[in-house]
Amino acid sequence: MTTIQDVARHAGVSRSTVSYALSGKRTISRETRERIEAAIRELGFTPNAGARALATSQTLVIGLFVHFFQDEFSPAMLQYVLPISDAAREAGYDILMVTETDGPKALERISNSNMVDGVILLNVAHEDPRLPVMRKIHQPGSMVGLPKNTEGFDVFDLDFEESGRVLVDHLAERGHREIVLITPRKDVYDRGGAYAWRFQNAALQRAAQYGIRVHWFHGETQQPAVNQQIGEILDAGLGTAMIVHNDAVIAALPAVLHERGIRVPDDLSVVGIFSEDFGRLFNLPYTAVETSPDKLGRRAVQALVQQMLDESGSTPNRVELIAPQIVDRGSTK
Amino acid sequence: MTTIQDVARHAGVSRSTVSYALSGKRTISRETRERIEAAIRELGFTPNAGARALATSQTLVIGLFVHFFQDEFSPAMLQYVLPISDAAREAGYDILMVTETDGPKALERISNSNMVDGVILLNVAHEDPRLPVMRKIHQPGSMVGLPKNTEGFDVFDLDFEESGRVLVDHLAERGHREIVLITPRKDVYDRGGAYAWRFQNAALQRAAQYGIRVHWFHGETQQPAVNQQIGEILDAGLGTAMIVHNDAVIAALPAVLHERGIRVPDDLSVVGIFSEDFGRLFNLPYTAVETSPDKLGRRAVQALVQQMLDESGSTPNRVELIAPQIVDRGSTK
DNA sequence: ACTATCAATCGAACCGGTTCGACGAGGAAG
DNA sequence: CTTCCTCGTCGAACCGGTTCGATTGATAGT
Repeated sequence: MTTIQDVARHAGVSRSTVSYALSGKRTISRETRERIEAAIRELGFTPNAGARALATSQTLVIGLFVHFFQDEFSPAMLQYVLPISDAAREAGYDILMVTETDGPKALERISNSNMVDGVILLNVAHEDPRLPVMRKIHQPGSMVGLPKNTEGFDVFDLDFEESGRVLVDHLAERGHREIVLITPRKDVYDRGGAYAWRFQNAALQRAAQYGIRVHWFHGETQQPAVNQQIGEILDAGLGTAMIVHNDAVIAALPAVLHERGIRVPDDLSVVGIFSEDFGRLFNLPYTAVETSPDKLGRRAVQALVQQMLDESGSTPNRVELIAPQIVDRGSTK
Repeated sequence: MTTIQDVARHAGVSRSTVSYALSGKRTISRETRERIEAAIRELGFTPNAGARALATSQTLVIGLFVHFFQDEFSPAMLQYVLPISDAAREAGYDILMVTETDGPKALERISNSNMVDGVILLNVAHEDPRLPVMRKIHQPGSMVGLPKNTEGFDVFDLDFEESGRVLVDHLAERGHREIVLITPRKDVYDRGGAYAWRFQNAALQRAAQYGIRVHWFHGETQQPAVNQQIGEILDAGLGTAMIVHNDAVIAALPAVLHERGIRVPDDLSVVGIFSEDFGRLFNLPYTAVETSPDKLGRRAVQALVQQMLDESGSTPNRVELIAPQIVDRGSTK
């Protein structure tokens, strides 16, 4: 490994001069700078990250804490991770991805050992056990998913309440008076996935305002239970439209509908809530609220970077609930 | 931040004593050790990763280099990443996940700055541009995906040639004499995804031995092209069985078959090659070769860890092609 | 009683960067 | 011709760990 010392010797200057030439924090004569640059090129020097981190207390690494639940539909997660990774790199940061089951412990370990400059939490629950730890550590953080207490963090999420209302509005406008609502599994609620009941409550409330009758089910997440459940619900013939807030259910829906010869939107109107990528992956022909995981991920990174650069030490508290946008794929009438 | 110095002061010993108490590399009296442990607990000390890395030239971080191609079916990738992350943690390592488009440059940057102790490459192509860099850097590496020249690396992959043969055998045994073969897109071949033509060549050759007639197509990867292509192929009525080596096609297959009223296996036998998770995700009822991404990922980590612990400096060259296993889901007759 | 051995600890050097203060040379101002 | 800056550079200290002698006191061996 070539060190800054090697470069210095080769260019006939001191270590500090090389350092200043690199950082530009002091003026260096054109002549020496060129000599140093030549030496660097010739020797192939790259600063040692550990040494630099030690000296500057900066690692240029962001910790990304992801928690995969077995009862959750996994492919969705990657839609957040990739844009985050890309955005981070654009800002000059690398990503340390942590998937440990014991999130709080992992967070504490990584933070205390100073491996990262900042932290992004994905899939944050209403009372997320990682949040108390977040409050103790000294690195800034931002998150995707709206917790109960957002104090001190930058939080990004889809506005699930508005999403619920928008979808109900969409159906109400088209004259539907009796509908089916399929939400995430009970486990998600118990675990505190707030997006589940935020969406659901808002939808139910708005439906009540319209006087729309709602048949509400917790959707399954594993086959073959999913198909069976959908089949039963369809056979019961409850209402003229369906709102699906459940990845596994919506992904399985086309097959079940087809099997039963139910045409969309002629026999049944269907709306959902999923990302464009997700829709493309499963070839879903349903009008839906776009969940914009890429946008959320990127904004989380932006906010974090801003915090990391900010020296004022002011605790941030930006809560950004992005407005739902309906993508009309013609599955309602 | 509490440093080792703070701990030492608090326990009334020198820094080195604390260090030895922690590492156990020298004998420390029970009494002082307990005093030190108490101090650590009280002050909440965690060693600074940068400082430790500087002193020991060890980061306890593994670089995971993933390349996402837009023409590849993305959810598959996560199946590798998660097991790798888990296995790494079990061995005491964290994961720096790098998704940069310019893989070689990123690899060089991360390696030269000494941010990682070792490197895992995913989705390695036949002539992968990252390999020349891998040969220059001083960290050990292992990979998933079989390149042309494996010298100096530990390589893990499914035995795609045997997989191709096994599937053809499976159909031949059942008396099929004319079959359809759907492989990855042309781009995958051009890019050097060797698994594509390794599978295909072996399958074609084996089929020729049996005197089986094969109609071979490059499958599409984006909707709606996928469905249309499948439809056309089915309408042409070529053969009594189908071998699908294409994630997008196999995922879309149930819907298209159903639409056309083609029953499996009564009207058509279908076999594929995908992981159990993938099959569950898309609810695929097809007999298939299991691709075992979790096993491959874990073995890559194991091999890498072994290399990192090995001080002998011997260049490894383990090439492990895991034997394909057919999971019979009853889609052939 | 005298030396060899060993357990327990300390001080100093080192890893590879960054940064602060100092210093000499040259130019401008008085 | 001083005096004072500014520019360009250097040396030393520092970041927070690890590790290599060296030292001390106690124990064992003869």
